[in-house]
Order: sequence, then C-alpha cells, then structure tokens
Amino acid sequence: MRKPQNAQQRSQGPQLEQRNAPPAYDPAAVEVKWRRVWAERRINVTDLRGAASPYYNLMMFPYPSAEGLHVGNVFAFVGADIHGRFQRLRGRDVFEPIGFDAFGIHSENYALKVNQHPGRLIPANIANFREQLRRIGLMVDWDHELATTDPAYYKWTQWIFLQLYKAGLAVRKRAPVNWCPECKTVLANEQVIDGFCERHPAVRVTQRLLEQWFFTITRYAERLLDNLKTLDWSESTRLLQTNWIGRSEGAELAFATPVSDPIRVYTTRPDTVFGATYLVLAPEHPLVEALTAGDRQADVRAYRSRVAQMDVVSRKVGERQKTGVFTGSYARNPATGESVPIWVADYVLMEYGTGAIMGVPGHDERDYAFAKHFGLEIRWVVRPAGAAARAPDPDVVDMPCTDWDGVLINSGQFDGLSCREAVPAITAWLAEQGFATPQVQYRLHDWCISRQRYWGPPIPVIYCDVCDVVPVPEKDLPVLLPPLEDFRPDESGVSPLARAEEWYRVPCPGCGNPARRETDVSDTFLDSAWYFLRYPSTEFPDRPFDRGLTEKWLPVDSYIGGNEHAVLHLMYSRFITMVLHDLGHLPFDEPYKRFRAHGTIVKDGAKMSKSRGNVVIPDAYIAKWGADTFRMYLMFLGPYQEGGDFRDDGILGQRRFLDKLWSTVLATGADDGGSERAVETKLHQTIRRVTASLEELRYNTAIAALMEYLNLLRETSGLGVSRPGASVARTLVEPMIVMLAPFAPHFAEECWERLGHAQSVFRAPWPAWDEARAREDEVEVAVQVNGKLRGRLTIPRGLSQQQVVDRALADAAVRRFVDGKAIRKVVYVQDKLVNLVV
RNA sequence: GCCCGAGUGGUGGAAUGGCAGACACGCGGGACUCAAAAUCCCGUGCCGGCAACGGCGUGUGGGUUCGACUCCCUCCUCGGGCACCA
Repeated sequence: MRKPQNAQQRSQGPQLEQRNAPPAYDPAAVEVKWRRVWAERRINVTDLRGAASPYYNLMMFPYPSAEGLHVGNVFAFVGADIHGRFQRLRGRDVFEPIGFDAFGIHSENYALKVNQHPGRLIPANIANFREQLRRIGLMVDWDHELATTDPAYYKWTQWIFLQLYKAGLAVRKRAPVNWCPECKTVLANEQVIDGFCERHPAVRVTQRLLEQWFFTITRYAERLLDNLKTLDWSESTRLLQTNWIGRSEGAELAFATPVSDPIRVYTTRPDTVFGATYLVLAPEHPLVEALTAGDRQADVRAYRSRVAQMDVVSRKVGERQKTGVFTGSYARNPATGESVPIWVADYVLMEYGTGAIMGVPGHDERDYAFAKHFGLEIRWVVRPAGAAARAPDPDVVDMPCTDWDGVLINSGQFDGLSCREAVPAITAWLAEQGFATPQVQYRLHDWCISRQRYWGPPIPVIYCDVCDVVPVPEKDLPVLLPPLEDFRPDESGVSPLARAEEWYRVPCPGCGNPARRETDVSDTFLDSAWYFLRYPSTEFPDRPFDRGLTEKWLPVDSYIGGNEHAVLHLMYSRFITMVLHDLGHLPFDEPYKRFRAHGTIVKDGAKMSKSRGNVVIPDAYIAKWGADTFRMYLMFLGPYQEGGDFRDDGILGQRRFLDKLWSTVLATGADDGGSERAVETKLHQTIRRVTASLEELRYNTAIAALMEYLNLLRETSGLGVSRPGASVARTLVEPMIVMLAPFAPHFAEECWERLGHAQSVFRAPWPAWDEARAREDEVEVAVQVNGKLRGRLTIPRGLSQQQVVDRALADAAVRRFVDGKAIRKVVYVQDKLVNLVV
C-alpha cells in the first residue's frame, strides 16, 4: 500500500489552504453526508406496489464470513450496483435488495474453529457486513434485507421441501455418498474436487452408505437444457451448464444371457456393435450374482467387496490400471449372434446409463486398455478415413480408432456405411428384432440435499413406526433449529440434532404415537435457490412470496454474479423455479431473464487466497481514498466480465480524475451558451460511448471516455493551466456528472448539489446525445499506399473518392511512394481511409 | 484427454476487417518551491538517424484480403470447466 501522505494532505486541505482558495474534495465528508441524506430521504427505498417501470436488479447475496467483505465481493457488488443506478437514471424503478446466505458448512466450520456458537457469531458478522456494504455506497433497499438463518425465511425453505415431497420430487435413497472425514458430513459430487474435499484440499473423500433425501433434478434435465437456449445469459455460463447436464444420444442394446434378464447396455456408438467382443457390468450391477458361475464365485465376491471399500471418488480418479474379473458367463451379441464373455469391472459406473457396457476394444480407449490387459479379442469394425481398404492390423496399430469419420467393415450388410449413417441404420435393424431402443442420457445427477450437520434448516419430516415417513404439516412450520450448545458433528455420521432429545422425539402428526424427527438439515444451496423470490415479499409472514408483487417484479431483470456458481446455485434455482411453476405457485419457469458473469480480481496474476497471503481487504483503501475512488478504480482495472489485476498503484489515477472534475465543477459558471463546437461534439460522442459501454458492462471504457472528455473540456476552457478566473459552461459539465453518478454516487450527488440542484442526481434523466452534433465537420482520413500508412489528410466530411484521391496525391509524402507507378486500384472508406494500390 | 476463454509497450488495458497502443499507472525532462510533496506542462512501443524520415511490431508458423490484433488452419503458453459418463 502507498504511503498515506496523499490522502491525508488532501483531506486536510481545506484547513491548510488560504482563505480564498476553493475547497478541496474531501471524500470522507462527502460520503458520510450523502449516506445520511440517502437514509433520511429514503432515496433507495423502492415503492414496490406503485412502481411504474419495475426493474429487479439482483446481485449474489454474500455468505457473511468473519473476515468481512473482500475485494472480490466489492467488485461484484459495485458492478451490479452501477448497472442498477444506470437503469434508475434511465427512468426505471429499480429494486436492488441484498441479504445474507448465513447457513451452511462455511459458517459452521468457522464456528467450530473459534469455538463459538454460530447462532452468536453470525449476527455479529452480518452487522459487520451490513456496515461494510453501506460504506461502498450501494443503492440497496434495506427494508427488504433477509437472512437465510431467520426462521421467518427458513420456514419457507422447509415449505419448498414439502412442495417437492408432495410432488414426488423429494425421495429417500440409500446411496453411496461422498464422505469428508474432516467435515464429518456428506458432500455433493460438486463439492468433491479431484477426490478431495472442497473445504479441505488435503483430505481425501471416502465412501459411506447413508439414507439421504434427494431432489430428482434429473427429471428436469431436458428442460433445463432446452430453456438455456432462450435465456439472455453470459455464453460462458450457458456452456458450463450445458456441459454439466451432459446430454448424449445413443441407444440401449439388449444382450441375451443364460438367465431370464438380458443385459442392457447404453452406448453412443451402436455403429460399432459388431465389434463388441465382451460385456462389462459395474460391480454393483444387480445381475452380477445371477450371472456368476459357480467356480467364479470366490473371485467375483472378493473383487466386489474390494471395490465397495474404495471411496466413491478415487474409484473414478486418474488413469488407474484397469481391474476386473470374469463372471464365467456369456451373453449373445445381438448383431453377430456370437457369444461374448461377461466381465465385472469398476471402470463401469452403476450411476450412469444402465451400469453395463458393451466392450468394443477396437474403437474405445478404455475398452482397448481393458482388452489388452486381459487378453480379450480386439476386432476392427471401422476403417478410419483415409486408411487402406484393408482393416488395420491390431498387432501393428497399437491404439483404438475412435474416429467418427470412418467406414464400417466386418459388419455384415452394413459394411461401407459411414459411422454416422450406420448409427440409425443399425439401431433400427436391432430395434426391429427387439434388441435396441434409441436413448438419450444425461450426466446430471440427482441433488442430494441431506447434510448431517447442525447449522441449517431441519428437513421437515417425521419418522413414525406406524405411518413411516410423515411430512411435517405446513401449519407446524417452521421446524425450529433447536438451540444446541454442543453442535459438533461426531464420528457416528448422525447429525448433532439427534442429541437434542426433547426436540428429536415428537408425536406422529398422523397417528399420535411416539415418533422421531429427521435429524439432517438441508443443503445451503436450497436456501439460496429461492432467495430472489423472497426479497419483494419480506414483509409477509404468512406466504413465501406475494402473488401480486411476484408478478410485478419477477422474473429478475438482471442478475450479475460470479461464474463459480454457474452450475450449482444457478442450476438449482432454475430447477426450484421450474418446480414451483409446475405446481402452480409461479407464473414463470425461469428465474433470471438476464445473467452476466463478472470476472475475477487477481493479485499479481494469481488468484487471491488466504494460503497465498495475497487477499486484498478493501477497508483500508476505502478509508484512505474514499468509496467512490475505490469503486472507480475497481471498475477501471479491466473489462468487468473479465476481471483484472489489482495493484496498489493506479488508484491514484482515479483520484486525480475526481479532483480535476471537482475543481471543474467549482469553476462552472452560469450557462453562457458559448461552448466551443469541438467540445460540444466531444460531449455528444461521449454520451453515446458511455451509454453503449454501460449497456455492455464495459465500465473501464466508460470511465476512459469520461476522462477523455474532461481532459478536452479543461484544455479548451483554460482550466488545465489554472488560468485565473477561467470558467466552464454548465451545459458541458452537468451531463458528465449524471454519467459519472453510477460509478461515484456520493461524489456526483455533492457536485450536483453544488451546481444548484435541490433534488438527488438520481432523479435527473440520463443525458441524450444528438447524432448530428456528435458528428465532426472535419475528418482525418488515413492515406495508405499498398496498405501502408503514408499520410493523413484533414478534410471536410463527405468528399467523394475522387476528391480525396486528388488531395492525397497532392501530399508530398504520399507522392514519394506513388510517383512513377500506375495506380491499379483505389479503396476508399468514406471519411476514414483511402488505400492506393500501385 | 475433451470443451471453453485469453496471449497487444515497463504495467493495467483500448481498437463494427480500415491510422495498433485510446484511457490510466509508471518512468524521463521541465515549471512552481528555500526544499520536498501535491499540482501543471512536455515526452514515452522497439531499432536506426542530429533531424526529416525509414524499418520493424499485437504468443508461433501459414492462409484469405487492397488492407488482419480482428476471419480461417497449425502449434506453443496461461487461466477456467469436465474427466473411466460408455
């Protein structure tokens, strides 16, 4: 960080300077004053019912950590706030709410670490965050603040669970789950990174079998995918979701077996079925036992139990040596009619497709490795494009051919077809005989919402020996989280809530017999899957979201946030919205009309992280430079949707700009109307540029355009050289203040007031530009000879090609390169460039 | 391995296929000052030249075009996502 002299000197300026010197810009005073005025005049409070032109401006609510806001949060919020303020200046009634995502593992782990109860820690963190958020000057309507830990909120989180339960979309499954020995809880697949816990990068995740609640999001896979095409979202985010859903097309093929059930396999390459020389079942496959021959029992059992002990994740990680075991049975290849051996191997996963595959070692990397290792037959049924007419010899070519651009061989009547042609042909042929069905598969998994933890909303279910699973009646919501002093998870794998005896034991709502509460709490992502629905309706204790307000304000007009939530939060909230829509609770099925992913702020080219020790804490910068300067600096770092590199130097540039603008405002005279044409032209160009830049979230270029304009304005008015008594016309200054207001709101308000306005600058209209006035009379035309720049002409706008060429040829520098040569061609771009080809 | 995104001065970055480097930081020089800070002015891609000016220049190599940072192909590096998903 820079030495503090600058700021101190600046802020002490007013006292030190001579009596008649103008007051210096004092950000601390200006910002305190305007935050007070905004609060007093309730300027950021939206009239939700009366708004004529509603605009819902959403930003991702923070998790209130003990460390406080970091610079990444500030970057995210300021960028969204600028968008909201811009919309407001354009006449929209902007609703900009904020809240706190305060449940979850983050909070609980931190509470464990400092040995304090999260119930006491979180309110303090929230108070701290609230203050920090106020200090960065957000246009937030604090009347609608919410916290997911508030029973008035999580009552409805539980209500949503019940709606899904009633609709059959919340199901209980015994399933192998990821278990983090450090968190002592189940992790979603998304929370497992390369086999390690997201929260504990050094801790390997293992496997446990637990009864869990799942939301069957997979039933919505197709819709989640299809709707994506219609959304105005960042391309990168849509792509991440598309890949996450992972749609693939293929066919399910049936291989007859000695037992009554055939083995069904899913394949994307039915064209290679003639090359299927073996089958593989996942170790958990239900047919394994029946298909294992007597003398293979011991081997198969040993193999399966070895796999069962392995954790879910490491089984899938890396290019391990393939393992497997032969069952001793054979199945019939429906295409060739031949018998093929049935194997069991852990490279086949039960959770995807049918849990069984056909092994086509000639044309699949994994099958090839497996067949090589176990000496299984490798048969080529595709000749790669460009290869010789004969099939390549597996003994010579030591790799499979996974090419789609090949031609079938060794495939009976299908020989000669291209792979692409063969897929539908073979599928149809097998389908006729009852051996095939076209099939679409998705990679997406169901959403496990159970957490064996304390700090979350209890899942509202009661277990009764008579009635089995009984949902808590809606009238009994919320199921309050019991105030448990010792909230530590233990090795049992059971939630700490099981130890709250009084809470745990309840009469069954159905039959009144003694029953037990579900002791798991729900995933934090469920809390955040619907928070945007709650904001407009925070005042209603009796409904999750008011129908009228919801219709008026939703879906969200603009959502700006980080791409780290591209597949989890954004997918889950889309899913919940779809379900609530289908159940008749919402009139729309997509929550966010427009989503923009902002970039990441890095430090010295590296991601900020505690372990690197390069985390930038914004507080000191704001204290020293003021929030407005800091906001502008962050936005100037680079394109908002790409992020930027935070450096301590550089912030001074933004402060200099505001200082210069400040002195310009103080030197603004009465409207003399005598503005120079060049400045006026530049003003209209600037309005056009800033408007376009703001629409595209290109905040860095918007600021640059304002700087350019101010530089010209000061130069032409004599302010730059501190000419005594120099003044500048009001009409040339005021639009700039309005355009700056989204970036530096406190500063703009103060300037606006000093310019004589009684109303907030945010009541002013966004300046309009006039195309005619933005156009220059004279243009500079580049003169190229053979594409190389050889001269420039300043000429009146609108000359004909011939006139321009004549003038270009009058230029000595140009003639040097043209003289003595014939001009073969002339390319003229009106008022911009002329290229003489000689 | 597969799918995205990005490589431009000392630095952050700017440029609907049409003057590469806007804007800003930093740096050099000057003014003001007893001096410093702040402020203001001038300069600042690289090479050659006193200069006029010339040559080179947007990760690499090729291509399309009158003209390419921009479009196409190859490769390299960095960042992100997915990954035994059949």
